[in-house]
Amino acid sequence: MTKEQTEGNKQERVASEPTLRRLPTYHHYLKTLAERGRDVVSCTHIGNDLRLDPTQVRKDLAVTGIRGLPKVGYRIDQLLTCIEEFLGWNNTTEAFLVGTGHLGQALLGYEGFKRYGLEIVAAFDSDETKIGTTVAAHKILPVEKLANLARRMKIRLGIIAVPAAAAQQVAEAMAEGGITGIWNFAPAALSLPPEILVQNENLASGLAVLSAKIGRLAGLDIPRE
Amino acid sequence: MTKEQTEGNKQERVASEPTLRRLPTYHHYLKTLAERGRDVVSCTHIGNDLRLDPTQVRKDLAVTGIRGLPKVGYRIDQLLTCIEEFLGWNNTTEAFLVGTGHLGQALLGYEGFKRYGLEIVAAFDSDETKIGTTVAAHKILPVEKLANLARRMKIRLGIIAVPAAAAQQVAEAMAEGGITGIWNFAPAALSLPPEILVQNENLASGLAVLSAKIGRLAGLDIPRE
DNA sequence: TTCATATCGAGAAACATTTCTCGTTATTAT
DNA sequence: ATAATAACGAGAAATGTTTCTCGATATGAA
Repeated sequence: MTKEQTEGNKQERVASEPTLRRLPTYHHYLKTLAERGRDVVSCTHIGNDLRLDPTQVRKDLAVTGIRGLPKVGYRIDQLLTCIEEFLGWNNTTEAFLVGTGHLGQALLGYEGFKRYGLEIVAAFDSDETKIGTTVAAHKILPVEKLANLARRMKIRLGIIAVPAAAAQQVAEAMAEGGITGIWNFAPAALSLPPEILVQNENLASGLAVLSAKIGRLAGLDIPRE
Repeated sequence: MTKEQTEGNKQERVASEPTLRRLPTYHHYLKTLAERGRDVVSCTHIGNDLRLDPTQVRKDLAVTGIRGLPKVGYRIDQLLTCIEEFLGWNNTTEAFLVGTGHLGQALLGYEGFKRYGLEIVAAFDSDETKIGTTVAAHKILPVEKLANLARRMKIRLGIIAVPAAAAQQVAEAMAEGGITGIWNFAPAALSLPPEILVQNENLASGLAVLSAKIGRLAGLDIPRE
């Protein structure tokens, strides 16, 4: 349908992935500034606090369509709104979560998601002893019902928090249910039709970066020979 | 000497952050191949399964010092060892964890860390009702004891899994205890001396990337103001 | 043995991201 | 009112990452 749409004065640009990853950091930082009663902030200031280059901050924020004032900076409330709109946090996306182990429960219990426009509306598990119990006000349903329910409820987003071995099967059930985006916390490569978007969230990735940096910097305990 | 580097036969190169983030993915993938009895694998094959460019896979793996065989590929066991050595996963790093909420418990219960060379040796909390209780075989200690204990046990790595508001205070205690690397799961910008390495793990970052991609691709439910 | 081919390794080219530079503009002080 | 200045915006330059190209080499088939 119509893709090109002049949305008034707001220039919606495409953001690179590094920029997208930084936007939530700015958002949280700006929230704390707002709570302290601050009204405006400059890129220089943000850059100082977040240890980022001021120009980079400026370019990052520019993708949201915000306009700043020379010598002053940006209005914090405006900036927050722009980031939220740009990331789609102002309108809620409903999601299904599968896997109610430690991580799944942590995700279910994370109230913060609502502020990020994400609402987990149902939780699933394959463990019979868990089905029917309640975690963080969510009744656990059998994973067999996922595909059907997703279709009926027009759910677009699925969250996978099961062990790696079970991930592929769950992903396929999600695909069958018409889910178009998957947030995958299992350390497994999902093989799915290309039209389904997969965002892998691998704890080990962050750990690898940290290990390498520590190892390089401090000589952690690199074995000789 | 024409070259100033003579570090033995294994060429330890520097890896870019994107490469570092992909290495654990390769590692897990190779593990599953090994379990299925496979012996060798080529970059082309890996690239197909992981939806990555074969050349990129080759360059990524090259940083670990592995050498492949034309027409054959790499020996999987060798490759696994190289990745593990490169990331320092073959020797254990001891870490302290602070915050035993949902996320903290998920991290404490995650057995996989041991395979990644990470061992959480103590868990801390500020909640008096939690102190003294046991989570995943870890006795919860009062956070006041962290700095002292870290110094006595020569702990270098700290994991922060507390609410954003408490993160700065915890980070400072870690710095006081001589910890040199912090894995921060709180959505907060820590202000610390520059010699302390901080790896921020922000759930919202992954969500932001996913939201943007879904929004752009499928027109999730873009508001018309 | 010799040929065809899949794959590696390394350097070049293309592309993406970050950092720099400079002209413009709103505020504050004189 | 005017000058000095802090900060924005946009384009250029520098840097980093990915993709392409090509020569070399091990394996399997003729």
